[in-house]
Amino acid sequence: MITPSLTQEITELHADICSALADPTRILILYALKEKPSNVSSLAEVLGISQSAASRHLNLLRERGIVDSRRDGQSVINYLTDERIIEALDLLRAVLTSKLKSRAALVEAEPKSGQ
Amino acid sequence: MITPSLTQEITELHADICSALADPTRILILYALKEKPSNVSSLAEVLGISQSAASRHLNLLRERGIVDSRRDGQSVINYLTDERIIEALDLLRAVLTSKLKSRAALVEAEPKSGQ
DNA sequence: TCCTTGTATGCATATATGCGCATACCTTTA
DNA sequence: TAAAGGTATGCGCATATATGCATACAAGGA
Repeated sequence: MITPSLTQEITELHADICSALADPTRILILYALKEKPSNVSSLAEVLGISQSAASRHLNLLRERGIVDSRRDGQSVINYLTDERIIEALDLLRAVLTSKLKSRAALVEAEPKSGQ
Repeated sequence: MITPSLTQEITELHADICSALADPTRILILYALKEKPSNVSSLAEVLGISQSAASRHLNLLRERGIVDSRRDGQSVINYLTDERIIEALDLLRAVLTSKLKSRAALVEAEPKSGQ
Protein backbone atom coordinates (compact mmCIF):
# COMPACT_ATOMS: atom_id res chain seq x y z
CA MET A 1 0.00 0.00 0.00
CA ILE A 2 2.12 2.83 -1.29
CA THR A 3 0.29 6.11 -1.05
CA PRO A 4 1.54 9.42 -2.43
CA SER A 5 1.68 10.78 1.10
CA LEU A 6 3.86 7.86 2.14
CA THR A 7 6.28 8.69 -0.65
CA GLN A 8 6.31 12.25 0.50
CA GLU A 9 6.94 11.21 4.07
CA ILE A 10 9.94 9.19 3.03
CA THR A 11 11.22 12.05 0.94
CA GLU A 12 10.95 14.24 4.00
CA LEU A 13 12.98 11.79 6.02
CA HIS A 14 15.45 11.69 3.19
CA ALA A 15 15.72 15.47 3.35
CA ASP A 16 16.09 15.28 7.12
CA ILE A 17 19.19 13.16 6.69
CA CYS A 18 20.57 15.55 4.11
CA SER A 19 19.92 18.55 6.29
CA ALA A 20 21.84 16.84 9.07
CA LEU A 21 24.85 17.09 6.75
CA ALA A 22 24.10 20.65 5.74
CA ASP A 23 26.27 22.36 8.31
CA PRO A 24 30.05 22.81 8.22
CA THR A 25 30.47 22.05 11.89
CA ARG A 26 28.49 18.85 11.66
CA ILE A 27 30.52 17.73 8.68
CA LEU A 28 33.66 18.21 10.71
CA ILE A 29 32.07 16.34 13.59
CA LEU A 30 31.19 13.39 11.40
CA TYR A 31 34.68 13.09 9.95
CA ALA A 32 36.12 13.41 13.43
CA LEU A 33 33.87 10.67 14.76
CA LYS A 34 34.82 8.45 11.88
CA GLU A 35 38.44 8.73 12.99
CA LYS A 36 37.70 8.40 16.65
CA PRO A 37 34.47 8.06 18.61
CA SER A 38 34.53 10.58 21.38
CA ASN A 39 32.64 12.48 23.98
CA VAL A 40 31.07 15.89 23.71
CA SER A 41 33.63 18.05 25.39
CA SER A 42 36.73 16.60 23.79
CA LEU A 43 35.03 16.95 20.44
CA ALA A 44 34.22 20.55 21.26
CA GLU A 45 37.81 21.19 22.18
CA VAL A 46 39.26 19.53 19.09
CA LEU A 47 36.96 21.45 16.78
CA GLY A 48 37.24 24.71 18.66
CA ILE A 49 33.54 25.11 19.29
CA SER A 50 31.60 25.59 22.49
CA GLN A 51 30.40 22.68 24.55
CA SER A 52 26.79 23.63 24.06
CA ALA A 53 27.16 23.87 20.33
CA ALA A 54 28.78 20.44 20.22
CA SER A 55 26.06 18.99 22.39
CA ARG A 56 23.29 20.34 20.24
CA HIS A 57 24.87 19.21 16.99
CA LEU A 58 25.39 15.73 18.37
CA ASN A 59 21.85 15.67 19.61
CA LEU A 60 20.56 16.49 16.17
CA LEU A 61 22.73 13.80 14.60
CA ARG A 62 21.42 11.32 17.15
CA GLU A 63 17.82 12.26 16.44
CA ARG A 64 18.46 11.62 12.77
CA GLY A 65 19.97 8.26 13.59
CA ILE A 66 23.34 9.14 12.13
CA VAL A 67 25.16 9.04 15.43
CA ASP A 68 24.58 6.92 18.48
CA SER A 69 26.09 7.07 21.93
CA ARG A 70 26.88 4.92 24.90
CA ARG A 71 27.72 5.94 28.39
CA ASP A 72 31.25 5.25 29.51
CA GLY A 73 31.83 6.31 33.08
CA GLN A 74 30.92 9.92 33.37
CA SER A 75 31.27 10.75 29.74
CA VAL A 76 29.15 9.80 26.75
CA ILE A 77 30.93 8.37 23.76
CA ASN A 78 29.46 9.25 20.39
CA TYR A 79 30.00 7.20 17.27
CA LEU A 80 28.74 6.87 13.73
CA THR A 81 25.99 4.35 13.16
CA ASP A 82 26.58 3.94 9.46
CA GLU A 83 29.77 4.54 7.52
CA ARG A 84 27.78 5.07 4.35
CA ILE A 85 27.17 8.58 5.58
CA ILE A 86 30.87 9.20 5.13
CA GLU A 87 30.76 7.59 1.71
CA ALA A 88 28.01 9.97 0.70
CA LEU A 89 29.93 12.93 2.07
CA ASP A 90 33.00 11.82 0.15
CA LEU A 91 30.98 11.55 -3.03
CA LEU A 92 29.62 15.03 -2.58
CA ARG A 93 33.05 16.36 -1.86
CA ALA A 94 34.27 14.75 -5.05
CA VAL A 95 31.54 16.58 -6.91
CA LEU A 96 32.68 19.79 -5.30
CA THR A 97 36.29 19.14 -6.19
CA SER A 98 35.40 18.54 -9.82
CA LYS A 99 33.59 21.83 -9.98
CA LEU A 100 36.41 23.74 -8.37
CA LYS A 101 38.87 22.16 -10.75
CA SER A 102 36.91 22.92 -13.87
CA ARG A 103 36.39 26.45 -12.65
CA ALA A 104 40.11 26.79 -12.10
CA ALA A 105 40.72 25.48 -15.60
CA LEU A 106 38.42 28.12 -16.97
CA VAL A 107 40.37 30.79 -15.22
CA GLU A 108 43.57 29.38 -16.72
CA ALA A 109 42.19 29.38 -20.21
CA GLU A 110 40.37 32.65 -20.06
CA PRO A 111 42.42 35.42 -18.49
CA LYS A 112 39.71 38.01 -19.01
CA SER A 113 38.01 37.68 -15.59
CA GLY A 114 35.34 35.01 -15.85
CA GLN A 115 31.60 34.81 -14.96
CA MET B 1 49.66 26.31 1.07
CA ILE B 2 46.79 24.79 3.01
CA THR B 3 45.59 27.10 5.72
CA PRO B 4 42.97 26.24 8.34
CA SER B 5 40.69 28.89 6.90
CA LEU B 6 40.99 27.30 3.48
CA THR B 7 39.90 23.98 4.94
CA GLN B 8 37.02 25.72 6.56
CA GLU B 9 36.04 27.39 3.34
CA ILE B 10 35.95 24.07 1.57
CA THR B 11 33.92 22.57 4.36
CA GLU B 12 31.47 25.40 3.93
CA LEU B 13 31.16 24.68 0.23
CA HIS B 14 30.71 21.05 1.11
CA ALA B 15 27.87 22.01 3.43
CA ASP B 16 26.39 24.22 0.74
CA ILE B 17 26.06 21.22 -1.52
CA CYS B 18 24.50 19.19 1.24
CA SER B 19 22.04 21.91 2.05
CA ALA B 20 21.00 21.99 -1.57
CA LEU B 21 19.79 18.44 -0.99
CA ALA B 22 18.17 19.26 2.31
CA ASP B 23 14.70 19.93 1.00
CA PRO B 24 12.07 17.37 0.01
CA THR B 25 10.97 19.33 -3.04
CA ARG B 26 14.52 19.67 -4.32
CA ILE B 27 15.12 15.96 -3.88
CA LEU B 28 12.08 15.27 -6.01
CA ILE B 29 13.31 17.78 -8.56
CA LEU B 30 16.70 16.11 -8.78
CA TYR B 31 15.26 12.66 -9.31
CA ALA B 32 12.87 14.07 -11.88
CA LEU B 33 15.70 15.77 -13.76
CA LYS B 34 17.68 12.58 -13.69
CA GLU B 35 14.84 10.88 -15.55
CA LYS B 36 14.20 13.75 -17.88
CA PRO B 37 15.73 17.21 -18.21
CA SER B 38 12.92 19.69 -18.34
CA ASN B 39 11.82 23.25 -18.08
CA VAL B 40 10.54 25.08 -15.06
CA SER B 41 6.84 25.00 -15.64
CA SER B 42 6.50 21.39 -16.67
CA LEU B 43 8.54 20.43 -13.66
CA ALA B 44 6.25 22.51 -11.50
CA GLU B 45 3.24 20.79 -12.97
CA VAL B 46 4.62 17.29 -12.58
CA LEU B 47 5.56 17.87 -8.98
CA GLY B 48 2.46 19.82 -8.12
CA ILE B 49 4.25 22.92 -6.93
CA SER B 50 3.94 26.54 -7.97
CA GLN B 51 5.95 27.95 -10.84
CA SER B 52 7.71 30.39 -8.58
CA ALA B 53 8.71 27.70 -6.13
CA ALA B 54 10.11 25.57 -8.94
CA SER B 55 12.00 28.51 -10.34
CA ARG B 56 13.56 29.38 -7.03
CA HIS B 57 14.57 25.82 -6.25
CA LEU B 58 16.16 25.43 -9.65
CA ASN B 59 17.94 28.70 -9.22
CA LEU B 60 19.46 27.51 -5.96
CA LEU B 61 20.52 24.23 -7.53
CA ARG B 62 22.13 26.17 -10.37
CA GLU B 63 23.98 28.44 -7.98
CA ARG B 64 25.36 25.37 -6.25
CA GLY B 65 26.46 23.96 -9.58
CA ILE B 66 24.27 20.89 -9.27
CA VAL B 67 22.00 21.81 -12.12
CA ASP B 68 22.71 23.66 -15.31
CA SER B 69 20.39 24.98 -17.98
CA ARG B 70 20.29 25.84 -21.63
CA ARG B 71 17.77 27.89 -23.48
CA ASP B 72 15.62 26.01 -25.96
CA GLY B 73 13.22 28.30 -27.75
CA GLN B 74 11.16 30.07 -25.16
CA SER B 75 11.75 27.59 -22.41
CA VAL B 76 14.82 26.81 -20.37
CA ILE B 77 15.83 23.19 -20.06
CA ASN B 78 17.37 22.19 -16.76
CA TYR B 79 19.59 19.18 -16.30
CA LEU B 80 21.89 17.59 -13.77
CA THR B 81 25.56 18.43 -14.08
CA ASP B 82 26.80 15.44 -12.15
CA GLU B 83 25.13 12.09 -11.67
CA ARG B 84 27.14 11.49 -8.52
CA ILE B 85 24.64 13.70 -6.76
CA ILE B 86 22.08 11.01 -7.41
CA GLU B 87 24.50 8.36 -6.22
CA ALA B 88 24.93 10.23 -2.98
CA LEU B 89 21.20 10.64 -2.58
CA ASP B 90 20.73 6.93 -3.19
CA LEU B 91 23.35 6.12 -0.57
CA LEU B 92 21.63 8.30 1.96
CA ARG B 93 18.30 6.80 1.13
CA ALA B 94 19.80 3.37 1.68
CA VAL B 95 20.92 4.51 5.11
CA LEU B 96 17.41 5.69 5.80
CA THR B 97 15.92 2.42 4.63
CA SER B 98 18.22 0.44 6.90
CA LYS B 99 17.12 2.48 9.86
CA LEU B 100 13.45 2.13 9.07
CA LYS B 101 13.86 -1.59 8.67
CA SER B 102 15.68 -2.13 11.89
CA ARG B 103 13.16 0.01 13.67
CA ALA B 104 10.38 -2.08 12.19
CA ALA B 105 12.15 -5.23 13.34
CA LEU B 106 12.27 -3.86 16.85
CA VAL B 107 8.55 -3.28 16.78
CA GLU B 108 8.06 -6.88 15.62
CA ALA B 109 10.15 -8.32 18.38
CA GLU B 110 8.92 -6.09 21.14
CA PRO B 111 5.12 -5.78 21.10
CA LYS B 112 5.08 -3.60 24.21
CA SER B 113 5.02 -0.22 22.42
CA GLY B 114 8.58 0.87 21.80
CA GLN B 115 10.59 4.02 22.52
C1' DT C 1 5.02 45.79 -32.94
C1' DC C 2 1.67 43.37 -30.05
C1' DC C 3 0.46 39.11 -27.88
C1' DT C 4 1.45 34.70 -25.80
C1' DT C 5 4.15 31.56 -23.39
C1' DG C 6 7.61 30.70 -20.17
C1' DT C 7 10.66 32.47 -16.45
C1' DA C 8 12.50 35.30 -12.77
C1' DT C 9 11.86 38.31 -8.81
C1' DG C 10 10.32 41.99 -5.16
C1' DC C 11 7.55 41.88 -1.12
C1' DA C 12 5.60 40.11 3.01
C1' DT C 13 5.44 36.42 6.09
C1' DA C 14 5.89 32.15 8.69
C1' DT C 15 9.19 29.06 10.20
C1' DA C 16 13.58 27.01 11.11
C1' DT C 17 18.37 27.15 12.47
C1' DG C 18 22.70 28.23 15.01
C1' DC C 19 24.78 30.30 18.85
C1' DG C 20 26.30 32.09 23.47
C1' DC C 21 25.33 32.40 28.15
C1' DA C 22 23.93 30.73 32.28
C1' DT C 23 22.11 26.99 34.61
C1' DA C 24 20.06 22.62 35.63
C1' DC C 25 21.03 17.59 35.42
C1' DC C 26 23.36 13.12 35.73
C1' DT C 27 27.34 9.97 37.27
C1' DT C 28 31.09 8.81 39.71
C1' DT C 29 34.09 9.38 43.52
C1' DA C 30 35.82 11.08 47.91
C1' DT D 1 25.99 13.29 50.84
C1' DA D 2 28.81 16.78 48.95
C1' DA D 3 31.95 17.94 45.28
C1' DA D 4 33.49 17.59 40.52
C1' DG D 5 33.52 16.37 35.82
C1' DG D 6 30.72 15.97 31.90
C1' DT D 7 26.36 16.85 29.44
C1' DA D 8 21.87 18.88 28.25
C1' DT D 9 18.76 22.79 27.89
C1' DG D 10 15.85 27.27 28.53
C1' DC D 11 16.16 31.93 26.87
C1' DG D 12 17.02 35.55 23.68
C1' DC D 13 18.65 36.85 19.39
C1' DA D 14 20.30 37.17 14.68
C1' DT D 15 19.87 35.03 10.42
C1' DA D 16 18.39 31.94 6.83
C1' DT D 17 14.85 29.53 4.23
C1' DA D 18 10.47 28.43 1.87
C1' DT D 19 6.32 30.07 -0.17
C1' DG D 20 2.39 32.60 -2.38
C1' DC D 21 1.02 36.49 -4.89
C1' DA D 22 1.54 39.78 -8.10
C1' DT D 23 4.41 41.57 -11.45
C1' DA D 24 8.36 42.45 -14.30
C1' DC D 25 11.16 40.21 -18.07
C1' DA D 26 12.50 37.61 -22.08
C1' DA D 27 11.88 35.21 -26.48
C1' DG D 28 9.18 33.68 -30.30
C1' DG D 29 5.04 34.00 -33.34
C1' DA D 30 1.23 36.53 -35.65
